[in-house]
Amino acid sequence: MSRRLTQRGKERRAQLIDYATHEFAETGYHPTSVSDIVDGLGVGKGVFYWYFSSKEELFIEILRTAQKDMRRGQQRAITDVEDPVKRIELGIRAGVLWLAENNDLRRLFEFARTESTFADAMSAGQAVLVADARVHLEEAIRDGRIPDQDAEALAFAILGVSNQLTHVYIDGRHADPDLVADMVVTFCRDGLGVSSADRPTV
Amino acid sequence: MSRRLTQRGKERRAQLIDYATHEFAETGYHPTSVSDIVDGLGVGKGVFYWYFSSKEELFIEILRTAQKDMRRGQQRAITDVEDPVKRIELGIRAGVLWLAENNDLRRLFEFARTESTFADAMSAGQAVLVADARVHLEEAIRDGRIPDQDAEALAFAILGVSNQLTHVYIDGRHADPDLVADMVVTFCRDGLGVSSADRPTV
DNA sequence: ACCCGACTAGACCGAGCGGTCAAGAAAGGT
DNA sequence: ACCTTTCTTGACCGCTCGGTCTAGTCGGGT
Repeated sequence: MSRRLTQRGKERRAQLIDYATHEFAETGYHPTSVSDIVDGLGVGKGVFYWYFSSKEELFIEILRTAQKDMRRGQQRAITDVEDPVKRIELGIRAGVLWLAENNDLRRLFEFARTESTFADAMSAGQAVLVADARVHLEEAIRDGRIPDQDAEALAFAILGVSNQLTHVYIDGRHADPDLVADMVVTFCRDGLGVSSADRPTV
Repeated sequence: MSRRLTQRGKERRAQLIDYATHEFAETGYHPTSVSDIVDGLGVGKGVFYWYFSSKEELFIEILRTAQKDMRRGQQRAITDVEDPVKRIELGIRAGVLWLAENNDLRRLFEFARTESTFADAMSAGQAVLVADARVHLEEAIRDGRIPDQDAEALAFAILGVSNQLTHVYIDGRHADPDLVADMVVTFCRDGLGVSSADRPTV
């Protein structure tokens, strides 16, 4: 759905996106009906279908914009940083902070991964993030700063830790995002930090 | 819903649970209707409501049984193992292997976390897993085998890595579960393994 | 002043939902 | 043989859903 929009139109569209994002995050995508959205905004149903061809299209639009925005935040955080290890750390921090500030969107990401209709759009966006991280991880490996490992797997693992700790500590317990970012960075850097004598165990 | 069930009844109930689990995982909880389930099994709708008082009750039943089963698998894997670090490793492996073998249930877990109706049941079950892991982590910390850190946060981080790598590599790419378990264990043990000279960075 | 495209209201639609129920078939106990 | 309880059928109910459509309002350009 793409129309020529006046200023008023753009605002209405943004209003719908914002309100729907919040309702989807709060109540769930399926349990939130189009009527809930338009009623909550005090507008007629026609308004919704003027701006979006379907509820599904709106949701995908939300996901795509969010993914772009998150990536932009991460890229901005690491530009002009020479050290690849530092770039990785800053990227993690920027990611966690973005998730903290956009908790509604974090929840929608989580849901979108679980339904085949949206899983493709999600994993495509996630692949971009992982590809970004991979570059810096591989540079760090080349420089001998971190051991030679599958960079893509590392990137996914980092993503997993970021999502999980953000979910539990920020969404669930309202912890300070900077502290959570510290936790994520520390775990991703050292893991459990098993003392070297134990390493050959596996 | 709790009834006196004959053998035949228990089998029917199990059949409903199995089929529903698969359909929920494949299509999603909301998009799968009760009619889909009973039609797929070739039985009347009354059968469903004989065994379950609602679609929601069935789903919660599925979640709870799955959580218990996963925990049982982990506990079995670590009994009689003295070394806490080894217990942690074996617990991680057992967890990943369980997730690999019960991919449908893994997907349902993921979904259940995203909807408030099920989030409580989910985080309760997850808390048990985390509490289990915590014990061994704290023992390892007391023994000086791993550095002094927030054991609960470590447990959540491990969970995050397990879920994410299982999702991507086993559900997404059909990788060998044992290899994925190796990846998870390695990352949780060493993280990125940043060379010690870089550590004071944070 | 007028026009035309952007926008809005809300009644309306068919479909499908979760859930109910009356009637009856099977199975088990005695 | 007979009764009781477990189990099954499928038509049915009220309701809400996503989506359509018509009639109209608004507002910037000329």
